[in-house]
Amino acid sequence: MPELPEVEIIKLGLSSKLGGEAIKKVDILSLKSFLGEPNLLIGKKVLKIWRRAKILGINLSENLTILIHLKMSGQLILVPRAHSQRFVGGHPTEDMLGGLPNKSTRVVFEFDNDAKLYFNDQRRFGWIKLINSKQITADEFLTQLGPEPLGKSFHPKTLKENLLRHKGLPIKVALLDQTVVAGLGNIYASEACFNAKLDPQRKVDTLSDNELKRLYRGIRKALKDGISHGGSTRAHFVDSQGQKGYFLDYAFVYGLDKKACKVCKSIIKKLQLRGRGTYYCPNCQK
DNA sequence: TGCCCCCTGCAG
DNA sequence: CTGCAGGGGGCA
Repeated sequence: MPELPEVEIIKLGLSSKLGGEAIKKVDILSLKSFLGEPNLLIGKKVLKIWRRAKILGINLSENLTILIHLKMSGQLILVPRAHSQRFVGGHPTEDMLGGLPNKSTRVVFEFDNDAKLYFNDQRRFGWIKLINSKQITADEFLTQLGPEPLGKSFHPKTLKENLLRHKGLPIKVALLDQTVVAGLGNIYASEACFNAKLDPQRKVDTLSDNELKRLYRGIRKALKDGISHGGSTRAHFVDSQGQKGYFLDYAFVYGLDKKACKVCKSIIKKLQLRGRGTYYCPNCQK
């Protein structure tokens, strides 16, 4: 599911509600979804919630950190106590927040204020990992990540250097390598190429400096637009309150094959690049 | 670097 | 039934 914008949306939603709360209980409904000793979490307070690429981090008291990767179908939904109370005795068929927990619920965190955080993950690709906060710098995946595209260490020059480690690869494929840029996924990689007016099949080493600058701007625009529309909901994504995101209503190419390009009216094409669906406008993107 | 795999469900 | 889905790890 989630790429950078979706995880950012979740981070913002959880940050405003979980700060200072202590964990009272952890229920693990799917063993492979939780790595670590859950009992260590009891009584620990939420200090800070952060995001790096598509990873969500929750810093707790006593040097504990929870790392969460939602992969393709993960959700993190926070249900405040007041909410569940309001519907006590209400209609049991009511689908408020999907009737949690549901068939996809893998882990449930309960807090001192009786709020519950549900980790749902239909495909079970996602995971929650408990580590010592000091070991974050030793986490292989985190340390190898490329620059945050919305951060200040990301420049056309760094994009160029990182892309050129993949000579001969199509740009859209290279953009999915998290060591090149951190946080792009299949939706925003296609959208970034459209924004840059670049054919996703173009080899990274054929880009001029001007085209690289367009790609740099195109990446940032796609991600910012994603965040401002609450993320992309294809099938699974919901924010921390269970609400969908509407970026795909504003997308230029993703999921729009055989439709008319919003800019030039040409027909959007779909092809497979490294087995991933890739959408582009053959007229706008060269 | 490319392919298969993890898993579940839905659309065609 | 087959193919496909916001990701990425392991293997040759």
